[in-house]
Amino acid sequence: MPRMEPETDLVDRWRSLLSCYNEIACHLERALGDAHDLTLSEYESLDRLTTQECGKRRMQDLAETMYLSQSALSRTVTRLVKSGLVERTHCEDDRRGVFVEITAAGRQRWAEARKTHLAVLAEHLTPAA
Amino acid sequence: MPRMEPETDLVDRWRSLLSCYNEIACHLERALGDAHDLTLSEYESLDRLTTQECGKRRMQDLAETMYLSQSALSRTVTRLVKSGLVERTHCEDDRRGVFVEITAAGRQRWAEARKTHLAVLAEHLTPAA
DNA sequence: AGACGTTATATGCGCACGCATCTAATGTCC
DNA sequence: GGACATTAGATGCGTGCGCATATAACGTCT
Repeated sequence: MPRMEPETDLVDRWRSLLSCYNEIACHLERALGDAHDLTLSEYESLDRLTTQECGKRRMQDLAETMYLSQSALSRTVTRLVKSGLVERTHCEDDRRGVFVEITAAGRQRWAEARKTHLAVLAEHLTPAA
Repeated sequence: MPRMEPETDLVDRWRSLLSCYNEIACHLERALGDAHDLTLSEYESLDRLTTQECGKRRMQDLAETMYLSQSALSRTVTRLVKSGLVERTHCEDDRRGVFVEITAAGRQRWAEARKTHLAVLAEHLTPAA
């Protein structure tokens, strides 16, 4: 019979995850918003786009590496487009598809925000947690 | 000079925390909602109230052990009151204060939901994460 | 080609959240 | 006791989210 983890351990680990996540997410959200006018989701989206060589991905691919629902991602991209940080371009092979491409302004905004992002993580993401 | 954690490690750990949290929270939210008509925050609130002997706490004390903002907690309690799972009673010593007390129905609902909660954790909160 | 299922993305809707502010009760200092 | 700061909690407001559904472009089968 497999070794079952005691229930309390499970719950304790969950609680720790819960509070740890919320504390950091909350700080990130505020810091990114105040200093760079970016949502956490927006920052994370930009981040995904910069780590690609081409800086261009289909919504679908983007969604796979993200934690957001499909609809939330779609709206996040819409916001980024409105801010001029990203562009939507149609996919020629499959005209249902949409490419998302980061703009020069997007790269710049991301580069600035990255500092804030790292600073918050360094302060609140303790090695122990 | 103190050993600095490389930036990429920090970010990697954050990403892992982010996706891990979101996956579990999402499943919990759905499972608790579908099976017991409870929000994750509502469940967590009930949970805090049952672990107390008296099952009765001031909003303030409750807030300290939770990840929610003060306003979100206030509204969560309002919802729980509407569902009859909790009661608000005035504090006599300090009439600004409010006690929150779990009802019998609240204890029962929590007991049922706890099974779902544990099941989801057992399935998605891997020991490794 | 036409009908029908499927896939990629967008959108309507309701909801929980955080921030700022309001209200009411306390405390403090004179 | 009266003026003023402080504290506990509730509420107005705007926002991002997930779910369900709509839309449009595929693919397939005949």
